[in-house]
Amino acid sequence: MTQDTTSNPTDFIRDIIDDDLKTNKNNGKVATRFPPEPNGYIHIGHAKSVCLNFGIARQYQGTCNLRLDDTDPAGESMEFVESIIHDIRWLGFDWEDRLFYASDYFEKIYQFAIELIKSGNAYVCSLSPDEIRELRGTFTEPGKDSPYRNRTIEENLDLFGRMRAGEFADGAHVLRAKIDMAAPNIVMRDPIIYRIKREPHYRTGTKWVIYPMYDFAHCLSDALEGITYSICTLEFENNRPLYDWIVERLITGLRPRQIEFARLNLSYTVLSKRRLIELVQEGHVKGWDDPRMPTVTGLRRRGYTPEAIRNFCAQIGVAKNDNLIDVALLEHCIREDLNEHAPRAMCVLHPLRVVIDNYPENQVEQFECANHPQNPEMGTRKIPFSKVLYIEQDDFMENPPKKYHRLGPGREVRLRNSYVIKFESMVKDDRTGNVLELHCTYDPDTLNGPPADGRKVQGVIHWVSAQHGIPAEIRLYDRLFSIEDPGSEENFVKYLNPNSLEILTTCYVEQNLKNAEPGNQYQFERLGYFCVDAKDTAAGKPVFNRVVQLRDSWAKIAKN
RNA sequence: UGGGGCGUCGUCAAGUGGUAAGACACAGGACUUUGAUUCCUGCAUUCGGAGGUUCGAACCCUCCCGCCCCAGCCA
Repeated sequence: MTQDTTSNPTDFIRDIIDDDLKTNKNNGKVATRFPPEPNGYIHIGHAKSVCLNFGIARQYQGTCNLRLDDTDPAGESMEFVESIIHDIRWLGFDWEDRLFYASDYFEKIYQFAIELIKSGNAYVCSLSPDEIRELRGTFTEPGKDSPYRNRTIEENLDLFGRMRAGEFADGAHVLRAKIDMAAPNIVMRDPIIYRIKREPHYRTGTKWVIYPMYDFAHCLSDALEGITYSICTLEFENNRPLYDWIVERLITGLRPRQIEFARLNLSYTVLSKRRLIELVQEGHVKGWDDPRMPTVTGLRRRGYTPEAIRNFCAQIGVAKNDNLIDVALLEHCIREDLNEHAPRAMCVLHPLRVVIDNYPENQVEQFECANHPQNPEMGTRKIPFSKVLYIEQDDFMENPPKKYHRLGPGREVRLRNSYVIKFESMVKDDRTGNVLELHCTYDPDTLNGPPADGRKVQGVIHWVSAQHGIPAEIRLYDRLFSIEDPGSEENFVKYLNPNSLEILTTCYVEQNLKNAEPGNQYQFERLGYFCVDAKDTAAGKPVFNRVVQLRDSWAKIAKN
């Protein structure tokens, strides 16, 4: 169904905001942020969060900042920052001048740490990583205090300053919040808030050798930016008490509130950064923008539109239930968009030569065809017809089953936008028995209507004039995995769909598509939606990616 | 089982004490020069289970069951 764009979505987060607005909690202010770490490309799960955060800002006339959460230099890079910026813009969102980096707050965050030490709420711990883990306890046993827990403020200040100055080796000391080693929530057992890490940062270079941990940096970054709603995914629910603990101690006035929602899971693909990286690095796909990837860049290259992705995000809703969204919904959303906007064209994937015996040898007719069957405003184009054509191999059967409406011995069929033709004979390969060529005759009176004698012609098939068609490479994509929830399998690579990509090199598209614009989508009638590949298309030599197939009720009938 | 969270149609998801929205999927049918689109129709006497409160419960209470998250100097 088409979304009513005048009505805003509703969900538990918006309910909270509505309540806050009623009580004027933040003086009517609504400020969100989207905080990706620049260590990978964003995917459709991020898109859900982008739509949520930017969508809320738009709906309530508030703001949404883009903040790169770059507190761990390992793996972070400008390449990822740029891709993230590009992808979010492409999705249709704007942060104006509010592009921020957690790394820009390093000095301020450091000062906050000093403040925490001074108030007796943090200490430098000199245990080894193993020892810290040891003393942390388990789910059922409380932890034990670090022997360094009661260092004096002066000593802590001195040590922390020297940590920053680079006097110690990586891992020699950490700064910890002094909370409660017996807390039932493990997050609260004196969490580490600063570590020494001699790793050059893509933005701050070697200026810092200590970096704040997520729990410390994130809430303070939110506060620094005046965020009112810090929306994140469910796995951070355990961290919320720490978020509040820090903010309560260091921030006066407006304090941001963390709200968690369930992250997106999509069937037949994986959405965790770790797994996506593995797919790329181990060469299971051809890169982050492989059209089979659920990344925004992959979806874009596949031919998905921002509208379809936004609509998908609106349809799935926002809640706290773990979910596994049927990829059929995503496919529905792109079909819905492309059905309305993509111009139609004809293309033969698996060509079968057809000679129209009663058509003059050198004649060529140009048929004026609608670019869209329901929308005349999309105009028309000319398609050449001649004696020799290509049709789809599937559209001819020597021994057709019942209900098959296409071509076969003794049968007639309508050529889309053209004449009705009748089967006359076929030429077979002597050795293999394969049908090499069909001979048909056409009925010249059927161009603009059904046969005058009332004959019923049920089938309509697509075609391309052999001498006019443009050879094209067409890539047929299918789901990347063969099981619904590969993300739940430890050895998920085992379930890759071996047929997720089929490359066809003997296809013919109508000549109008010879110089089709990279990135543009078309509906190849009766086949599906296709997108001109933006990377591998060369002048006059188009490469198409299949976005999604058309719904195919024949396929269902044929199965039975 | 120490803490946190979640259980409403195959998949999502509304519903917040007044008698189960919607979407996708699926199944029929109409129309059709795309077996597409569009259009009709059907699709939870029941809300994880069992008790209880109430005139009335998916919504309140009790107990039970199941699933997810947390023991990175990742985010």
